[in-house]
Amino acid sequence: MALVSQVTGLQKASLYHHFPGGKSEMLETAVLATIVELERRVFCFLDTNDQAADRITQVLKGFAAYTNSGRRSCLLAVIAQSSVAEDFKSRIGTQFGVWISRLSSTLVEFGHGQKRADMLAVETLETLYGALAVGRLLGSFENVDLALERCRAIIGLGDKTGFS
Amino acid sequence: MALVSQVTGLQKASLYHHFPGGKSEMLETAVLATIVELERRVFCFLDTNDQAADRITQVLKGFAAYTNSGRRSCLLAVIAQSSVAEDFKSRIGTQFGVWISRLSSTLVEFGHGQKRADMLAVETLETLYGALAVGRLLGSFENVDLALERCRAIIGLGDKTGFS
DNA sequence: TAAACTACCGAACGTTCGTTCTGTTCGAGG
DNA sequence: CCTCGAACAGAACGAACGTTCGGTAGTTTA
Repeated sequence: MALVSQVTGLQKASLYHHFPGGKSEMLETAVLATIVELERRVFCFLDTNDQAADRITQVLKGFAAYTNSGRRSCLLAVIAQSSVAEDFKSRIGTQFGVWISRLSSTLVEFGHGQKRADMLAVETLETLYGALAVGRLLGSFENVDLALERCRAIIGLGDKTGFS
Repeated sequence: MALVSQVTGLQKASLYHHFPGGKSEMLETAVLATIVELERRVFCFLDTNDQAADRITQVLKGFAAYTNSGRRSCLLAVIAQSSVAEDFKSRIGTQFGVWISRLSSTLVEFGHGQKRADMLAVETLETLYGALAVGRLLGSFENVDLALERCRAIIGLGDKTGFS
């Protein structure tokens, strides 16, 4: 609370004006806002009228922008790792399920078979969040953009493969 | 502290007998113990006299065992994500650098070029920790063993490719 | 203009936290 | 047998925590 107060410039008492539910309401708001932000900056591109390949490219670029190429972490990943906020985990799980299935649909549209598209959708998120995790483990983030390029190659979009 | 007391069955005062430095000493001990455990159960296999391919396979199996196929998270990943314990992050980063370079050496021995081995070593850890992260995000862990198989394919060890 | 409402703050509240003090228990060694 | 040190615990400490209360300034509504 003290840190939130400091960062917002509001006194702690004022925070309770905006969030009568206190700390837990703030956390819930932050989680929902993060979901909205991920939707707005990353996964919304799955539902445009562009070609499937372009949409996926935009999602990957959106993720790079959202995380500042790994330098900024994703609140949902932090919560998923930690043991606070168990209440929100099922909400987060559901949301990621939706994103994965939308990504899978786009992959089908791109030309992959349904089963393979499902695998690739999960694999894509694993690559994104894996790159984030390793970037933080190493304390350097050069690997993140490389992982995004690798994503394109895995899916069948790119020039650089990252694989032999 | 209350939780540690409850789990260990020791009173809080007794914990200070074993860890005079208090909470921060306990955390440091836990981090170092985790590094030791990862070394003992996972990365030690890189330095045996077995064939390179077998050593890598053992590392992957060790990681699956260590995390119970994703159901148990890795303390180092948790700390890397969170904003507590900034002090230990450089220690963790150094350690992962060592593991990556040892993994890379094994990959060279297996037949990859140096540059490609370096990439694959990072990619391997990204795959492992990415699978862990997504497993926790989704609240289910079937993806973890699949990711481990994919690792083998990426490196050039396995039958199932996971790629087209 | 009066009343109601919104945004905000200083000061305090009770609780929990990490920590320390003052022991007690108990097995090993002389 | 006695002593000593290691392991442990009850009780308390000050500080920090999340929260609430009473009240002010400024804006909107009637």
